[in-house]
Amino acid sequence: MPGGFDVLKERGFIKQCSDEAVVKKLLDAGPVTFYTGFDPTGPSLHVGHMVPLFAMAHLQRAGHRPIALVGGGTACIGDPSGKTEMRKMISVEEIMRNAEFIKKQIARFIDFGADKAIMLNNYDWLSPLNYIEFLRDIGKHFSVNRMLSFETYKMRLETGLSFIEFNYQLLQSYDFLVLSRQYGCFLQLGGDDQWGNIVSGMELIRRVDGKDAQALTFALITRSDGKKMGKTEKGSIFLNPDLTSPYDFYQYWINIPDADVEKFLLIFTFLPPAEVKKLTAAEGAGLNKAKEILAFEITTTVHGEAEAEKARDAAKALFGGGGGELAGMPTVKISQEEMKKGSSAVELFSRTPLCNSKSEARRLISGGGATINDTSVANPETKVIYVDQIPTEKEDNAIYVMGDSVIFRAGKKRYARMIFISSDNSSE
RNA sequence: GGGGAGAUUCCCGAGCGGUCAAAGGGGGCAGACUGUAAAUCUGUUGGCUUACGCCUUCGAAGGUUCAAAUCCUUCUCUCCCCA
Repeated sequence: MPGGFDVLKERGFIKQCSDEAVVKKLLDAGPVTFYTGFDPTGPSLHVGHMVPLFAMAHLQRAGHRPIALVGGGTACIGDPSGKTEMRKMISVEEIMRNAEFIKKQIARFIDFGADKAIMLNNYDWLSPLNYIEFLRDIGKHFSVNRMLSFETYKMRLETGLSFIEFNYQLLQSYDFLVLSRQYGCFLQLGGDDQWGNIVSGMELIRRVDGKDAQALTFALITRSDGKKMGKTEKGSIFLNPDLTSPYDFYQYWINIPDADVEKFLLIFTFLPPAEVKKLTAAEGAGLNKAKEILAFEITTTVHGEAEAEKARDAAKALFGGGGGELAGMPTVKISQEEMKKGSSAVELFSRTPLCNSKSEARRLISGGGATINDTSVANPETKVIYVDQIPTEKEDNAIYVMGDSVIFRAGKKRYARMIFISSDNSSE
């Protein structure tokens, strides 16, 4: 017996629904084909995209069939919903390349085996469209008056909305129509900013085919501290490990505000709600355990268990007082020869990913935030010298290092490892 | 097509021809406090340099001037009002 509506509701996914009773009944009655769209406007999905992905996974587990629609066609237009400015146009080639990356990421959440799910690209049916025909068949069903009344356009009416973006809603509605006809898909899921677009699709289906379709949107996930979800100083947290390392990904979740742990466990993991309750019963520092589970679970889903373990071990090694592996930390290589001569701490820090320039390195050191192997470096004049053994007479302002590698630290949380390569096998 | 406003550093936003690497806010980074939390307070926030200092940056290109983010010309783009 399928279902799934209650799961989504209980876990806090649902924001708006065209008709809760109808959708629940639909999902309870039997396998339902539903769809969610993803815009390939970037080379990777980010944290925000995981909300619909988890929702789709829950529904799939409940026995339904998800369609993951990659918007290769619509991405050429640009969705104005909820945005204040027009996004810059990107080339079709880039969109197609992005689409391929995104497909792989979606596949980590949804099982595409044996007709259990479908992956489509709307470029396939949007690109051959004939303008005149499209206007006659589809465009005539849209009222500009009504479209302008949509909340999604309000913001843009203030700052300007180009005609091309204004058309986005028509294309997305058309997608829904196509999917309803070809795949019997009458339920569309999406972020709450998609509400207007989804509802328009429902209406189009009703007008053209006289059939009922349903809409379900997810609450926009926010952080209690007001920071943008999935954003850090470095930019978005991506699912692509080349853009956001599994270690940084893991750390993002570890550092989440206390108040969000329960919410995130419900949305971004598959742990049963009862267990989530148990985990988050603790207060204060006790919540760190729950955060660790949250981070580990999500990292496992996105990057696989092996990567998650590496990230966790690295974190434990750094913050938990030893016992873990150092893998997963950014690494810089440098020859022992060079190090034996002695190098300035400023120079070395600027070579790691921790600092972008020497000025920045100098600031960091002067500010007291720099550490080499747990030795604080507060003087920008400090030299670092590689030795085979610690000399008895030490130079002033010098730090001696030995062995294979050394850990550089900026502040409390940012680490980099410098590996010393001996000159005779420095072939790399 | 006519008229008006504007383009400044990561973002917003100030900026009498020199004292402007450019106010203020946001954000970021770092320090203190902590639990790898939040809040708060403090410092810092173009690059190179030990430093005097040098270099690049105020939409683009020219010009005036000893001196331009500031003045002039042309260009590009954006927004607003009217048709």
